[in-house]
Amino acid sequence: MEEKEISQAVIGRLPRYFRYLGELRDEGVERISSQELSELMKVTASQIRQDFNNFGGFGQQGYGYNVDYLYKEIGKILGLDKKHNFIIVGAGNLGRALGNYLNFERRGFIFRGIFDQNPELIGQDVRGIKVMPMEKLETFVRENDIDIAVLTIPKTGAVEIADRLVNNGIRAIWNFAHVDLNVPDGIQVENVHLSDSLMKLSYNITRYMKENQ
Amino acid sequence: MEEKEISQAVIGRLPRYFRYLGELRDEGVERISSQELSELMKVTASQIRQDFNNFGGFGQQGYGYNVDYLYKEIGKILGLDKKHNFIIVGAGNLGRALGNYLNFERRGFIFRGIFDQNPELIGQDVRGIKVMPMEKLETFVRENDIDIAVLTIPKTGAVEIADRLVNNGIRAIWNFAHVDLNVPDGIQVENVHLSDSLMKLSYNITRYMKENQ
DNA sequence: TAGATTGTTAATCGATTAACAATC
DNA sequence: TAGATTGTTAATCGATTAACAATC
Repeated sequence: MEEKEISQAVIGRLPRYFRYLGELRDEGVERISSQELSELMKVTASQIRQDFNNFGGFGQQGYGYNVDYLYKEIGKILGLDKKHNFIIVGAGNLGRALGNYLNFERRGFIFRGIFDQNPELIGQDVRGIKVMPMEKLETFVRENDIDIAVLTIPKTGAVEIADRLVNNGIRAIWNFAHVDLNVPDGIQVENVHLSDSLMKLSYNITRYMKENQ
Repeated sequence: MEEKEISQAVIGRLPRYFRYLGELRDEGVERISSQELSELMKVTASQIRQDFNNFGGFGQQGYGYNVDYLYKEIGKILGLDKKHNFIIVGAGNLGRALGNYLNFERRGFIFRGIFDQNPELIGQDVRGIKVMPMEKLETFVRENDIDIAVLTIPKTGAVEIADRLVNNGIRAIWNFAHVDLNVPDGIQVENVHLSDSLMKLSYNITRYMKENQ
């Protein structure tokens, strides 16, 4: 029952709309036009209307959009009205930092477990949850209705761990390992390649210096 | 002296090419054709050739591309042949995790300082560097030839800190704060909005479930 | 009703892919 | 020289922007 496919370009903009609308709502703003929102967000009003209309009409001619309603609708589209249990694989600095990050909870992402192979880390506490050994991974994923695995391990182990997770019913992988994962259709992967991001920054610094030397 | 502008779509792919070429090089592969690389990376050969030709011809008809040469050239394009001093503003979990991440050093990004306003964190050690108080920020940036500031503070303080950094000669901000910064032309900003990324994942899980219920 | 602003179609722009002549 | 594969032009595709009729 394929709905008309929404492009990832559009999806990628939804969280930003969601954030702006949330802030407007907190400020008590009731309604906003695509024109006003476009000035605030520095995108075209046309794009805003096109984006929203991918999901049906949220606005009203002559009025604009109701901020609170639109905020909630986008939240639903993003699936933020549902709870998602997640685990972290890799209890190094980054893994522990993500485990301690409380804002995910607010959006329905619930931290359920954290794993590492390093005996020194096992048993350590991350926000009330003890680091578990890798051997427990499969059982834990199956028995605790885990949707999302956050991979914060070195790239050498990542491909094998991803397979083990997929085989035990994970739905999605948030991949911080610096390697491309190859997963079956229907398993969602979102890559956060921090060093790639830093290299882009480096390119733009370099380019700017060249153009203005 | 404006060179013909390269689109950010192309720039965004360069780090991935760089990674694959580095791995090929480490495996001792000497030459590769756009066709072979396209199969490996799952992009079209046409795109690969177009991308590289934005920067001039790195290949040779009938031969392909020399892996080591291409790797180094892309490294240069990305500015990885130069050193960039960076500081971290915000010594929370994420800030400390990034400070401890050694791989940045390999690419020429040198960790020089870390700052926080929390008195309990000041003086703590992050990879040999003591957390400094915010008051020292301006002087430190000016006196230590700092190119890049990594912002790992809550969004409330981020805009003000960005201004202070810009006023003291920073070139680029790697922004992990969940807010859009408004900086003058010529200051590079690369956003890493982790919760946006997680929301995209959430959307894709939800969509897949709907399509296959 | 008149004014405002959406929803949506049409036009434009840019990015990707295909094709092939140039050349190693 | 013949074969391979690039560099580059042309064709296609998709995303963004503009325009305007529909409608609140």
